[in-house]
Amino acid sequence: MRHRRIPEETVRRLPLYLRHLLLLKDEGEKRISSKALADRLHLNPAVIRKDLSHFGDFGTPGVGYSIDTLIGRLRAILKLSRVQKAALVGAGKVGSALLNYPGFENYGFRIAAVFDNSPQKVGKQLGTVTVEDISRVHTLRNRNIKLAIIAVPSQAAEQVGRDLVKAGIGGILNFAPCHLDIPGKVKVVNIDIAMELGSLQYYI
Amino acid sequence: MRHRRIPEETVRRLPLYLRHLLLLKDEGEKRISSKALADRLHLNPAVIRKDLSHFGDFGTPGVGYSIDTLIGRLRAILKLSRVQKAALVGAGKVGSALLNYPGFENYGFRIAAVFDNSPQKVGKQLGTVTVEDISRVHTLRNRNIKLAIIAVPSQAAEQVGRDLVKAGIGGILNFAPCHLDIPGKVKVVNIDIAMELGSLQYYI
DNA sequence: GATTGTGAACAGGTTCACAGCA
DNA sequence: TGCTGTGAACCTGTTCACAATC
Repeated sequence: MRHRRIPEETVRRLPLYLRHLLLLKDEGEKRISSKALADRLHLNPAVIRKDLSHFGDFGTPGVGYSIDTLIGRLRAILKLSRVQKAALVGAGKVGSALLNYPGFENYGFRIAAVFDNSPQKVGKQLGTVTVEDISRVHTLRNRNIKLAIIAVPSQAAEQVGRDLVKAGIGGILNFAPCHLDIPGKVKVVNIDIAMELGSLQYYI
Repeated sequence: MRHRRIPEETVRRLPLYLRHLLLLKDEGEKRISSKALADRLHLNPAVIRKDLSHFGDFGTPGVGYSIDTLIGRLRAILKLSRVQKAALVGAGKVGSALLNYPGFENYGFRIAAVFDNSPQKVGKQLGTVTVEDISRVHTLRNRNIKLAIIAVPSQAAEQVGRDLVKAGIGGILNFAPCHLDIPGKVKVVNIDIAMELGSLQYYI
């Protein structure tokens, strides 16, 4: 199964597995079967087995998976073995909230740079980082930052996206409610909260 | 096409269409074809035609769709014709950020109630609403609030979910990184930011 | 006996392609 | 002619079911 292209949905689930395995490890567990893990995550056991088998034969028939081994493998696959730096563009309401969001640390991320275009914000200290002018986005290339979070208004998002690509960014988490027409093979994940709430209404 | 079950993905796209049509209306446009709209949203035109045709024949062959008519229809379908009230559970970092998030207003939402379990927060004024103790979630039933946003830690989320269902909530937007085992036909949408960033790493 | 890894069947959503209408 | 609405073909990911393995 190793040689085939990995389905996107599989990759999306890997952090979910990792998070839960760390929980199990804390509880003192050593092994888990796909069935037991699936029950906890409310998934089909075959999904988990298939997902993992894309990256190698990690399990033991009749026994299950070693939690320690699996954590190590997933960390390696997701490149989370050590802290990764990320850049935040936009220090407004959404951006500030993200700066304080504890979820990033749990996944080994650290927001190591913040950019904004407002003179009132540039130079300000936000936690451990200083807000830089947005024109300095290009410096990311030499700072070994490959991941960016866009938290600017829609009108600005497209341009910011292009600047980030020019700066050699490899992945973008986009909170602006618009499509980014990104050239090349940069991975973009969109999170559009208002859109989700909008569709939620329909079901009520 | 009217009588069939509506695909989830179709419902998710409706707010996207609405947002863009409002933009077009602002620009003074009167009509748009599925092709033109698809180009702007980076979708396939057939997706748009099929999505809309689930709710009626809104278009005119050879001409396209009337923007005003379509906006009206989408607003009605998504029940956005007037401001809807939503409850926020959890007034921590994520919760406070959401309170300030402008996206909600644009979709006709207003956070009309905030709950927290911390005595330090209960009674505090946040914007226009006062934080209430989480034990008062059951009052939502009599306050005509059908939509809730969960922004509490994972350990608490499951219980909050159950309480919301008991209070007659119809839809939940869940920011806690865990599955909610919700009984009945309550619609749950999960947003797990850390998980998205985790998977993003993989592609870099 | 228990559980993995995986081909085969299935499900849901997307794209194609075109008949039919303005 | 231009564009909609929609069946048919296609694609992607899920579930089933079972041989292989511990």
